[in-house]
Amino acid sequence: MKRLGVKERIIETASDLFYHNGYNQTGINQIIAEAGVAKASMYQHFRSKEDIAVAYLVGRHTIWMGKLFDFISTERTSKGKIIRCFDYLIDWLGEVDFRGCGWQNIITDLPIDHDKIRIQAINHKNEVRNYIHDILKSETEYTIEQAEQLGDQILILIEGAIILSQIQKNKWPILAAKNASISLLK
Amino acid sequence: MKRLGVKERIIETASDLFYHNGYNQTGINQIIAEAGVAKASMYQHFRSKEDIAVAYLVGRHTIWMGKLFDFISTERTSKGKIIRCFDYLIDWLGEVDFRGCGWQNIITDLPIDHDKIRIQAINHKNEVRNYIHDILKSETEYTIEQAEQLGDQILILIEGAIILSQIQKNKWPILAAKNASISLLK
Amino acid sequence: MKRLGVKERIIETASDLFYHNGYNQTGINQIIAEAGVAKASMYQHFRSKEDIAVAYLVGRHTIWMGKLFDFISTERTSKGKIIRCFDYLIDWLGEVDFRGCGWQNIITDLPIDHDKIRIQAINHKNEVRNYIHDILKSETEYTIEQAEQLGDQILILIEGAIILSQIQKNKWPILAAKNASISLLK
Amino acid sequence: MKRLGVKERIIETASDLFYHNGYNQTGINQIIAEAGVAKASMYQHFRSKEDIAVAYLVGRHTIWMGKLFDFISTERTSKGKIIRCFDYLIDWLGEVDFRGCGWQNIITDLPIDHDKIRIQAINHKNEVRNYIHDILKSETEYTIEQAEQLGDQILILIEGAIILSQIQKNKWPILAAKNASISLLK
DNA sequence: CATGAATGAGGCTTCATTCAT
DNA sequence: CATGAATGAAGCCTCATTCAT
Repeated sequence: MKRLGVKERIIETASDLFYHNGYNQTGINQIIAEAGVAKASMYQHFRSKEDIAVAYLVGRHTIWMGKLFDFISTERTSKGKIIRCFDYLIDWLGEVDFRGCGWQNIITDLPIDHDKIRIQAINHKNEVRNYIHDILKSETEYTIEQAEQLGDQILILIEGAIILSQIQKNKWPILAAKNASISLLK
Repeated sequence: MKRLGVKERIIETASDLFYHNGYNQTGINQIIAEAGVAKASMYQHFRSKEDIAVAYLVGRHTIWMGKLFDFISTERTSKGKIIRCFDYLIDWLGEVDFRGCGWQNIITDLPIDHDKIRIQAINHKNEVRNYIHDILKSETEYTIEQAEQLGDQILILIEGAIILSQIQKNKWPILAAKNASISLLK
Repeated sequence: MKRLGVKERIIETASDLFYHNGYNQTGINQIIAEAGVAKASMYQHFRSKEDIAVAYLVGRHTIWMGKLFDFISTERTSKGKIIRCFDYLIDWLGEVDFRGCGWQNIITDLPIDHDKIRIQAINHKNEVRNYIHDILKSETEYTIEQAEQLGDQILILIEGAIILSQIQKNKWPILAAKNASISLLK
Repeated sequence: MKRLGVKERIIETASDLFYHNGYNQTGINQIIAEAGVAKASMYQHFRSKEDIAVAYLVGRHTIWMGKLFDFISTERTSKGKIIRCFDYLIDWLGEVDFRGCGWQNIITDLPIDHDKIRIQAINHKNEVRNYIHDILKSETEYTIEQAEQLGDQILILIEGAIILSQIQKNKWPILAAKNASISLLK
């Protein structure tokens, strides 16, 4: 890990800690200790802990979207892609012991003034939403309006499956959400 | 508020703060200050901050379930009751400025050893799940298995609607979830 | 020193350090170390470092005014009392190695928002001013207006003598001020 | 400002910040940021923050003395020049919102080992003292000794007027000092 | 001669909890 | 059953300075 630059080491370490232990449970001291960086070096690259979280979320967004894209690209049809999203959830969340969604997790118990983080969550969810809309819009069977309405419903199933599987530490919510999406797609 | 006993004052104050500001954002000092209680008096009634949170969640569960029950009791049919659940979400979440679910919010960024709180979340969601299952089981149209599968899907829509409306600070996810549930109920 | 209560120990220690080393040069850690107090104990009694400084200045005011009063009480006449003020300065400042005035010293290099401290300085100087005015007003030779004008001139000589003796680490400015006041009093 | 050399830009920026915000309140980072200079470039020209302060004080001395000389040169007589010094104070201190004397301000709350700065203050005050002495010595009415004694008294009135007007944020101390000097000059 | 990254030490403040009364 | 004082650990952040390039 020492091969990476300081900034990269901070982001990697913080990302790991923020996601798996939580934003409030992760202290600056722990980040710099595990990253092997001096405190002031860290503040050379990031103005505040919040800014590190923003970098974490930005990086996570790219990776997460990329993995989803790759995962569902095995399917040809729109409906197939949508349904495969839930297989992605099973795959991903199983690996992380159902730790849930990084954006959901960070915005639920946040200091009042941490708006930059909140904006990241809004943006991320909007991009996922648009991504799902786009998949369904390419299906000629649906009008644009139908595609958007259906897409919103799928998005909610995804969100619900993530949070409920996190609470229950079990994949059944994801399977139920998959079944629901199959029904909704007819 | 001075009419209430010490324990009740603590729970009321903490419940308000935990829900609206977050568990990590709420300090012991703030609770005792707003409750008008001495610190050691508080520790007489509660072994730890976590225990206060448990009392908060236990109380919230009773109130929340009661309100839901009252709200949907205007409907006669099972399907009507289920769909009216989403009207309840609109009503409730609109009032609290889309502050989300107390149990979702508290388990996402919690010290590793706070298992009593985690158990509360699991229990609450299980009771909501059973409640929905029971409503659908009373519908002769469905087999027990169908009722349970459908109920799980409804639960996930509820969870997804809550968390997404919290992120977006908007009721559209609840409306979308309502539409999805209408489709799923045929 | 252990016989004193925590709050008194903090004030005593901080007063010594603030006066002799300066407000900015004195850290919270040094105060609690020398006072033998835990950091959080200190913050039980004082909301902030600034508040400790306020307590320091309030206490210092009482002591300083008292010493001045005692010192000049050997004189009967108004003029005698005024002139003896400068003997007080020589006595006091000689003892503290010409460390200057606690209020002058603290307001010259203060964080922008430390207004409580600034107010202490203003109040202290006003009380000294009124004290000198009162002494001269009891002199029948002067009208009230004359007493006030003359008092202001004396006050300025005091202030100038303090700061200049601090810079020069020498008592000559105090002696010069004393001579000036003799001339002004006719 | 980009026309100036690096060293000049640093001194100009630091001078402004040191005087108006205070030495301790001004950080190295703020100086280089506002001067548009790299950190190590700054340390190329100045060994330490203290050295920058020395350069600031040296430059300020020349400017300050020059302005005073110009201001009082409208007067022909020694006494007239001395009294006009206080008009200078009113003019200057009114413009800087009664921010006081750069040398007084910097020596009151200084790290123990910052002797180079202390020496600057001593030197500056000595030069002002000599300047005033010289003005009064050119007055044939006084013996050399009288001129020096009177000059010291004037200097103290100046110092007291500066610091007291800084605390009170008002020009009345300067006016009182002017009146005192008029009396002392007979 | 100029640069941005890196640093150790320390800044002030708050945490949940326990203790003596 | 109630209280305020006391605590160790940790919180996030900034300081003036040095180093490798």
